[in-house]
Amino acid sequence: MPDLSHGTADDAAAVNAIRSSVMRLSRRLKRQRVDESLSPTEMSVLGTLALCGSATPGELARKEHVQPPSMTRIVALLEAKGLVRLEPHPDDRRQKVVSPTEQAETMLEDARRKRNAWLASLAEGLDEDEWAVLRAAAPVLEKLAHL
Amino acid sequence: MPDLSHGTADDAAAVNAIRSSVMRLSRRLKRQRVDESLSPTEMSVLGTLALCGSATPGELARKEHVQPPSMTRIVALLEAKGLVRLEPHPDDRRQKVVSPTEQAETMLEDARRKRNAWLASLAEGLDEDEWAVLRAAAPVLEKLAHL
DNA sequence: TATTGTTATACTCTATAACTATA
DNA sequence: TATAGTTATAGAGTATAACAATA
Repeated sequence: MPDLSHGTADDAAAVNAIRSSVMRLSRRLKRQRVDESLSPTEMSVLGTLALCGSATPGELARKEHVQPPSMTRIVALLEAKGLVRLEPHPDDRRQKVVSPTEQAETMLEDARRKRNAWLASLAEGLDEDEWAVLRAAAPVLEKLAHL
Repeated sequence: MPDLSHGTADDAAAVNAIRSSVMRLSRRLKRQRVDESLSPTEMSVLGTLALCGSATPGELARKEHVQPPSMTRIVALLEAKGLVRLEPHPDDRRQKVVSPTEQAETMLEDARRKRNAWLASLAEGLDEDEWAVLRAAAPVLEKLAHL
């Protein structure tokens, strides 16, 4: 009886809800910045670099689903803030290598604390079961965003 | 042993993943428009109107987490596209009532079909269990976006 | 000739501040 | 005096197109 294939009415409703929720949340996230001087994409790039260690601008652009010129600007802003270091690529002189600075580590740690505060304020509106669902969905959303 | 209160390391990691996924997905959603001439917020407003039947610009602004002047512009664009009708408020001559047209209904139906196609293409990268998690999370995300 | 990254430019979306009309 | 909506303006973030350097 339960139709588990994709493309059911349930799936369509879920996609609809996810799309509109993502847009609304993204608008609020843009304003509720953990660091007033850092845009969400800049934060996301730092998060990516914290995981990868380092990457080229082109790799970052692909990972963040942003066009190369946009990443050029983002990397330049991060460098100006002392959060990122640019070095020449060892094998290819066209490319560059972007790495996070220690200041970025510190900042990310601080950002995590502030996010927890934001989380706590939102948590008042969700019960335990709902949070359990969200915790389980977080990695899937992450995978979806990377597909 | 399991700490079920908010503010645990698990919660922080989940919030982190949700935040960055939401931002990445929102960027992609902005481009992968179901209707080329409609922004994500315009789509969201039409979805809201389809549920509520009608609303004032102020109500819509609050629901979409957008400032009143932004909603003025959005409503004007939707009206220009014939997707929304504006009428005077019966009790208060300062307010207006925004309602969706039949054309909006048709458009939303068409949009749903296109979203299903996008869903199907993404579905190839997720397994059944992951989709089940997302389906369960969709209403919670929706609630979160409205808090 | 193809690819990486940059520069120059324009566009979309949203916000803030100031204003009008009504309550 | 307070509220709903609008107008005018500015800003943030991203894209596209054209270009430079290197492969």
